[in-house]
Amino acid sequence: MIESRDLLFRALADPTRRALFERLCEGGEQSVGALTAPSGISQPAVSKHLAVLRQAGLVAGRHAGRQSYYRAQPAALAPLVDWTGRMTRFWEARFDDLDDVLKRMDQ
Amino acid sequence: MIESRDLLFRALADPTRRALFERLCEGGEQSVGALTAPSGISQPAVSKHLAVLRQAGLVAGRHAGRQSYYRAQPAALAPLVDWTGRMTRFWEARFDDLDDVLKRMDQ
DNA sequence: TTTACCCATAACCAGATAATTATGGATTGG
DNA sequence: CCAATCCATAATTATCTGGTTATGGGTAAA
Repeated sequence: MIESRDLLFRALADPTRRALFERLCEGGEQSVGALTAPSGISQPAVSKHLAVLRQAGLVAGRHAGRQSYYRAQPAALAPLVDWTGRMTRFWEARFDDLDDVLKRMDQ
Repeated sequence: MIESRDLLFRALADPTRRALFERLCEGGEQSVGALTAPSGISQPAVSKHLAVLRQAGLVAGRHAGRQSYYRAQPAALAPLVDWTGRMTRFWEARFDDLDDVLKRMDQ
């Protein structure tokens, strides 16, 4: 549970992995070869990054003959959105508290 | 520019740093000592994490006598929210494209 | 002033990480 | 069947990272 959120944050920490995820979000399903070509790194490196993204739930893979196709799963971003929302809400709640204090001081 | 987003993602990749940020969001401004006590790690480690968070813009520091107080700056999360939104929008756009294709096939 | 305290930085170390090359399994094409 | 292609995994390596202890500067307290 807390573990999966950690996987998510960690997976997105690497710029190369984010670039792969962005490509898949923007360009749809693509083969490992298609992802490797413009990446500037070796094919094994791409495969490893995809494995990390898959473990975090951010991508899903599919085999077709001798190629593997990967597609983005942006729904996996939900925990991240939740977390940022919660942090912001804490923040706003503190402002509300401050408002309360100020209002009480007015009286 | 693109650098700052990387700082942000990387800063949030570590669970200890996220915990510090959460504490500051939830509990408001706190001294290094107050943050160290329940953290389970040494004071220098906390100081270094706070430096990373500060470089990412996620916290701000203030000196008062011999103590340093830090507070959260959740507004720094904005680029992250933007990014997740963009990724999700790409995704939805692709669904729209698929809808178009299906509608054309119906005709 | 002298002592104690708070914090940041330095120096160092162990484990994680991201890259490479080498290899092999599975599949397609000739 | 044979050769070529695609991809994942293994092995290796250099670098990054997160932790520690040691230290010192600055402030408060005695």
